[in-house]
Amino acid sequence: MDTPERSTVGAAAISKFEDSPVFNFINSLSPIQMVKSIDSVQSIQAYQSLNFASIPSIFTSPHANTQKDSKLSARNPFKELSEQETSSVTCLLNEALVDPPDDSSIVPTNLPQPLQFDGGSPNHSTTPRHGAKTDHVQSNLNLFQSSLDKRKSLFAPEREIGENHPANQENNEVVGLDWTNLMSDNVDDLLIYNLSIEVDICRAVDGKQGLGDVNYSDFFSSKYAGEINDSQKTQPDVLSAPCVQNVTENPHVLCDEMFGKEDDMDHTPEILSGGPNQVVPIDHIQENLNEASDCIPLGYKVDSQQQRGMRRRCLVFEAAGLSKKNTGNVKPRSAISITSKGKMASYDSHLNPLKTPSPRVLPGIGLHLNALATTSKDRMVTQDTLASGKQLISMPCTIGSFVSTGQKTESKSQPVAKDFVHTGSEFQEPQVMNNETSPPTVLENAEESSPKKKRRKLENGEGESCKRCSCKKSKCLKLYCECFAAGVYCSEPCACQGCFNKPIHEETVLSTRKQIESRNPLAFAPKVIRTSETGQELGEVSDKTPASARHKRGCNCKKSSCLKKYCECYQGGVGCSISCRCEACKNAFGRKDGSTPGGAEEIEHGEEEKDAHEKKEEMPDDGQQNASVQNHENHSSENLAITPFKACRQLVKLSYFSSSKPPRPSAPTGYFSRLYNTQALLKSEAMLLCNKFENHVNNFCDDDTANILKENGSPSNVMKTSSPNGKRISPSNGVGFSPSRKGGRKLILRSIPSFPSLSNVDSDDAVNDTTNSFNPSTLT
DNA sequence: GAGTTTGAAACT
DNA sequence: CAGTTTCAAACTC
Repeated sequence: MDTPERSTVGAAAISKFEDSPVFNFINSLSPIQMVKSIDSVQSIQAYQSLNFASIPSIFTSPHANTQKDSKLSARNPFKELSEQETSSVTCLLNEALVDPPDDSSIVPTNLPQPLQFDGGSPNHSTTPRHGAKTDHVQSNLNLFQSSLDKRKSLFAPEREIGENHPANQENNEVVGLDWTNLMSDNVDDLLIYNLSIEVDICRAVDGKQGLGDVNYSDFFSSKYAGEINDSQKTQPDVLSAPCVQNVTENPHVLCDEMFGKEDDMDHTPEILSGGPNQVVPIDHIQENLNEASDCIPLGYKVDSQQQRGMRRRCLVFEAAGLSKKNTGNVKPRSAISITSKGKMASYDSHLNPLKTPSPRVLPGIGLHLNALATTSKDRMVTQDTLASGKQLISMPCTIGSFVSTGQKTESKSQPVAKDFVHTGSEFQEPQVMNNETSPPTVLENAEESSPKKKRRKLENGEGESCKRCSCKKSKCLKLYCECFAAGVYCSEPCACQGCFNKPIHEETVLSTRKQIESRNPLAFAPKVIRTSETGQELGEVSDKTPASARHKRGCNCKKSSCLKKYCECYQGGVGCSISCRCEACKNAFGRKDGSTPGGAEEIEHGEEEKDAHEKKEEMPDDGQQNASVQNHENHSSENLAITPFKACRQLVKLSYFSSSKPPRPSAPTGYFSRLYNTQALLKSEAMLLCNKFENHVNNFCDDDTANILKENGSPSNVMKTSSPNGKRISPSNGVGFSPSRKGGRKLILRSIPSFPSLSNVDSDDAVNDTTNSFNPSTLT
């Protein structure tokens, strides 16, 4: 369509172009006569190409270009994209490029399209939701669609406005438009996934750290306005501005989607319409931001700006919020996260857990991830080798978490985000499931970073929760390192020295893992796997797997008599088996000679008796064994020989899982904890900035969460797992699934393809998915 | 908290 | 595969 606008836009470019010798040359070569009124598209592209090197990526989708026209004006005032900015955005752009619809028509068609995307790319947003399978999600989708329709109608005029001022578009602006368009689309996706959130967070964090221009202000709407103003003045902040816009817009969209509000329509269009005139933008933006608050559904009273920040933050903090679990504050956050994300059905699920009266309620996105990660190396390896979406997800998640924690490179985050996007809803659900299950540990972990959280942990007696490594010579690149063995990056809590198990050294870590794996395919596999069948686990299944059966390789204890943690079998809550080369085996869970009770139950009883009479060490076992007696365990936490991670154990116990404390490498716990820790770190920082908003958020979140939870149904919907605790499903391997302690600690060697059994029920779906995906790698 | 013990992991 | 060394967790004091 040749619109006047385009003609104008193209006019400048064309004029330049025509004057250029190149044009003359081309013209001479081409049999086709050039028409001055080149299609807006072509002209624009040509113009951009001349001016901007970055354009190419932008142009990948015509769609982006069109958007530029409409949105340029709005963004121009804010910023000019610097290279850094661009780079930071890269991920989004990439995603956008990938996602963008195939709009061939540039101008007219494009305009509507962007709107659609803003609405939340149906592809991304919807899928996850479906994955969630919650009524809530469906309702949201409906609302979203309605909102989209409205938006479209609104946008049409705006577009026109933007078109009217095409000439004003500057190269940078153009880029910005692309950005926004892409971003908006991408943002939805990002919002959908936790990873995406993390990425954003990371950006913010990085900015804080001085790495980037991004300011936390992005996250915090309150500061946001001020920053925008500044940004106008100073370009350095430009990035923040764009990011903010993107964020804000997206949140809006998401909110709208979620709540079906129409308000965003107004603000969004405004932003887009921003028009060539730079003047409008700031005020409009602020207004828009304020309007964004409108996005908050349910009439929650939250400052629009704050809300925006909150939304973002919520995403970021979800883990933390979850970690807080019981604390009311947490819920709101989670809710926010949900609102911000159209796709974050998983979060909804998370919220559900929050609702759950169970103490653990904390949903942790991380759980799922953790679960995946738990298989650690397998996961790591699988990621590389396996293309299964789930696997990819797991990796991305881990990466993202790590990234967020630290230096993560954007590049990493990008791939991850993409992966997630691709994986779509499938993963989300699983994540949710996992989260629900694992929440407790996750929370603890997440909290670790923040003093508050620590306090809670301490209060809960979970302080120790997940341990960190303290490697000195291994560089955390050997199985000696629990973190590494668990497939988790080392984080602050770690006391390691010369650690290479960090996102920065991702390549090294991966390569090392591969090496180790090549040497021993099961090196990263859980040492002990519980018989799956989580639901049943409780006593029923116990009989199935003799205690001795589960240990992968068998211990080689000589002096510990398999009565101490030194013994992997004992630590894993599994009886020694024939494969064990232990001497004087006295494994309470089952002796090598089989003298001990084959059934876990028996073992438990026997252990209990022993415990009464025997060493402290055994005591812990008893505690573990007696699922019912959680308290006992807590008291005897010191004794807990099996799981290094008290918190994990507690959770497990609560959940049903028996003790099977994760073997040292217990990937699940460690992994989760770390993820959360990283998130927690981010959260903690953000928290400081965001405290003022918390109240608002809380209000909002509480209601939202409550509503959402109601809608979604109890966490059970997601987790289904009978256990309120939601067993953190451990990783794909199903290690985490261990049958409840009650069930006996049936532990299965990780090496064994336990997964099949995992078909646990409730959590099953999610879990199964994850497990299935991983199986190949892990089983190998 | 420092030192010892222990057994897995790594190495040869 | 076996033996030795290295390592970090577990444990003790």
